[in-house]
Amino acid sequence: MVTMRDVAERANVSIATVSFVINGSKRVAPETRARIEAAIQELNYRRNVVARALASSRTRILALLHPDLESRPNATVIQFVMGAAHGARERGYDLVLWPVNDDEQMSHLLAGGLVDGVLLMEVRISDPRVERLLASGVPFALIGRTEKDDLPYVDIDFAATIELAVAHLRSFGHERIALVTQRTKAQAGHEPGRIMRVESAYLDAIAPLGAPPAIVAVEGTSAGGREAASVLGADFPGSTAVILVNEGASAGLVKGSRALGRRVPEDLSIISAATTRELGEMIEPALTVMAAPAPQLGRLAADALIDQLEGVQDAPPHVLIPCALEPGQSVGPAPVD
Amino acid sequence: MVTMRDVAERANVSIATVSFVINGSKRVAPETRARIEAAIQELNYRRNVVARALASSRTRILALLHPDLESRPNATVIQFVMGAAHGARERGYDLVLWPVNDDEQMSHLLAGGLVDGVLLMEVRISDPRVERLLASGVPFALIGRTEKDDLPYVDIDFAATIELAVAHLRSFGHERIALVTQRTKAQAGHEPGRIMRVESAYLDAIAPLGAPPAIVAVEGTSAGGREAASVLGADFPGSTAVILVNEGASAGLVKGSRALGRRVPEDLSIISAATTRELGEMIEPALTVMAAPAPQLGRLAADALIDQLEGVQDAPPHVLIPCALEPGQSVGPAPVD
DNA sequence: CTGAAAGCGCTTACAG
DNA sequence: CTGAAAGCGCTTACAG
Repeated sequence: MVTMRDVAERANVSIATVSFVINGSKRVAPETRARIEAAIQELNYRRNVVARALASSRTRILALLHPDLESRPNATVIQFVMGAAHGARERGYDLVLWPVNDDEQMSHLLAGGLVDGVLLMEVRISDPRVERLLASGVPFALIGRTEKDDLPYVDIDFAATIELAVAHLRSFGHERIALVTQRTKAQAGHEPGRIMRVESAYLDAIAPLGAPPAIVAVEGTSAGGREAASVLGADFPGSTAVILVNEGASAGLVKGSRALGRRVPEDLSIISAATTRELGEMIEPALTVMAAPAPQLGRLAADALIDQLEGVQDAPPHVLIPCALEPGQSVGPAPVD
Repeated sequence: MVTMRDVAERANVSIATVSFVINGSKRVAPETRARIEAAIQELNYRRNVVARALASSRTRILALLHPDLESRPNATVIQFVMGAAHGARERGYDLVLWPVNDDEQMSHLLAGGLVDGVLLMEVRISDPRVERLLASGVPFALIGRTEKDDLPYVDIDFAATIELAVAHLRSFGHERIALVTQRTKAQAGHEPGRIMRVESAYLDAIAPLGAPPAIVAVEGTSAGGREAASVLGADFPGSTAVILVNEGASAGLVKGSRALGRRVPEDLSIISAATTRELGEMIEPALTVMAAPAPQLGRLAADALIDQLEGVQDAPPHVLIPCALEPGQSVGPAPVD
């Protein structure tokens, strides 16, 4: 292994000077710099990042903290993760994956000094992991939001997304629009913030329509989707359109509706929000989706965290991006009865 | 920050002794050990992993090297990744994501000393990254295989998987079975090994049937799937069943077939291999799939690499697991004409 | 069984 | 503009 000492000897300088040119941290005479750069080239030297981390007490490693994602068929998740990994890489950081659930394990990890900062996914309205993070002093950024708005976050702009979805459906004449979200096993107050935000955005957006709200929460699976279809048929038969914010249930909702004799989109229009175009295309008929800006959000989350680490920014960054409408074949004119 | 020195002082021992009890690396008198453990508790001490890494020249970080996965709607990929992250975590290692394409960047990373070992995804038959890895001396394991069989790898057992698929279709009376794989932009000899292995397994498995082979390669998208449907109809109209090893094309193949008037499964049976049950269920009719053992393979890849790092194993581990058949509604009796 | 000390490969005040 | 030296927080022969 070639070290900084080897480079220094070959260039006839001290290791301090080598460090200065590598980091650009101090002015160095042009000839000296040239000698050092030549030596680095010739020896094919790379600085040891572990030693650098110990000496500078900065590891340039970011952790992505997430619950168990192993079993979930969630197309947007990998886009998030990869977006964050790319964003980090481009700024000279590495991203490590931390599949962590209990917070005992979490405090272990945080105190180890491995990471400079943390990205937190699947944030709950009230999230104990945020408290842990705050207590640990390790900088972090959220993908999603808690109830308090003073922490740095990036998130889907659900209000704008739902508003857009409702506007799109209204332009097709729909007035009775239902919402299908995701049921969670979390206790009250600890649900993903997403669900609460979606519901209140929905209530706001349909208020002008005068029709009563119709909200159904089911599991994020095909079975959940079928359940949603039958609950809609039984409890809200007047609804002519559905906004779905439950990626995993999308196929089941279409299949279930059809099984109950409701054609899509002739009898029931569907918009699937916060998902991917590719997933929508798999379904028959191809769903009109609102594509989650997952790759961008992942990147921006990494950026926000790194800005914070490097003291670039002043206020905690708050980034909101709405989903983009991608018309498919699942939205049609409201049926006249 | 509380250091080992703090613990040593409080327990009235040297830091060496503290190190011994933390690592279990040397026998320590019971009373001394108790004092040290108490001090650790009281101070809530956690060993600094960076310092440990520098001193021991082992970082306990593994890297997952993969091409750009950002855009791909591949349900099995995240299962792989998370499986590997879990496997690593359980053995006290961290997994970092390295989105790397050019190998200039790669040698930079390898020489930095950040990682103890590398997991390589999307392995090509002839893969320059493998040469780089070999040259760098950093231990690694493959997810997939190159042409040479002497490197440690875990992979789907495509031979067994295809054999199983053919047997399943034969039990329904099918004798003319086509194969749909994935087209790649890679130059000859640098394709993913998977494709070559699948094709030769297919040729072996259908040989006893006497029918001529029918192989179609398309892109892993809905459009690709539709293209496969029309090529099959035009070039291989006699085929009554398809084995699909192209997750992204599955929905398109079904839709395209139906659009051409071939019902699934009445006119055409389909098995989708190396995918997930959840993805199969999204499609109408629900596909009969052969589920990729992605979570296990991810875990086993991490295990194989760690075994290697810790000198546990002797021969390079070679792990092959076939996909498991999960019957859906897309396979039926061969039509009689 | 325990400790003093060297060393891992860097960074960073501090002098000059 | 450059260097000598301390220090980051551990591990690990080596003595005793």
